[in-house]
Amino acid sequence: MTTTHRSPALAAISVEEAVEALRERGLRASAARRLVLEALYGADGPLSAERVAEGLEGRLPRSDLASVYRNLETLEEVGLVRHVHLGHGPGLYALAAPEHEYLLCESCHAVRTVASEELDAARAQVREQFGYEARFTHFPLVGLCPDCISESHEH
Amino acid sequence: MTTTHRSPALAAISVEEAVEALRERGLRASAARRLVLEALYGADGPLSAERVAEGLEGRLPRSDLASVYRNLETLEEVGLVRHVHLGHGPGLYALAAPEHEYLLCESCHAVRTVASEELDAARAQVREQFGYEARFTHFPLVGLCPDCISESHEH
DNA sequence: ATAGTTTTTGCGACTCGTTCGCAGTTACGC
DNA sequence: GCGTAACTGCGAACGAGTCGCAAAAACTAT
Repeated sequence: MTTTHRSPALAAISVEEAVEALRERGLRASAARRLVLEALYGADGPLSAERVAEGLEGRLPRSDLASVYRNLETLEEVGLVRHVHLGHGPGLYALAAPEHEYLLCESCHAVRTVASEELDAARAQVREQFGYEARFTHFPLVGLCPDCISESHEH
Repeated sequence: MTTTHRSPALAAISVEEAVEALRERGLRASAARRLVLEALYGADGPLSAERVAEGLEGRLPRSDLASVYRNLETLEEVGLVRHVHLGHGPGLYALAAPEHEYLLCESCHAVRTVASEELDAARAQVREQFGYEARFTHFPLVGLCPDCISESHEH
């Protein structure tokens, strides 16, 4: 088991650390709960509740969809999980750490995942102008990606 | 009938101009369609399909919800209407002209409506850094509004 | 190990926002 | 006015998510 010494909010943590965080809150480490965690640990991007319930196409045992939703909610309350709404379609869930922000292309629906610092310049601009502290973790920054811009230019 | 010499995409147009645009496409100006247009013309902000169907709380005749959705879709295809997803909750519809962009507070759900130019500096920053052309018309720029920032600071 | 307590599960039924199918109606072109 | 699209209004269905509830599993104290 790999141990990180950075804060759970910033760095990836292990499944066992996650279970520990649950126990501290009086929550139980049920099989279904662990499955949700394992799915999120094993995924290389945000997952829908449905894909988790289906066990990532057979790579894990399947589980009940309503329970998956409940567990995702619980894990989110504990701060282990986050969800993002990438345009239409179901909400997508990922480990809260490390924290990512998202850019979504309105035209081709491509998603670019970036570290928070990369957006700090844009954030500063918005903050200065509007007083808003922009966050693209729960809803992405939406626009046209480079590919779709050039496509629309060549017409 | 008032004629504008600016593009419909930029300036507000009248109901009769809207009907004209429909006719040019072989579409009909049915009573239900006109009602949708009138609701949007009379509103001071984006409306849900449901409020349109209910005739803005009695100010207009009520109409069938499915038809309202179909008409909003048609009007959007013609370019007269736009919809925006302000966080959770139903989609909200407004006249496409004049074009607005939106800032949404993730905490108190307040919505700030701004003219596109106001966002050009932020857009330029994002464009330079990521090549994305950010647009906050269909999905808002999400973050914490000034009020919620100070509230979270005083703790 | 075991009983007791409390959380969690799995199921189905339900909500909300939205779309679809389809028979009947209405708008426009002649 | 008459024919032929387009459009309406209805109800049923949809996808995403939530809720109620009895049965099962996880931790606790013994």
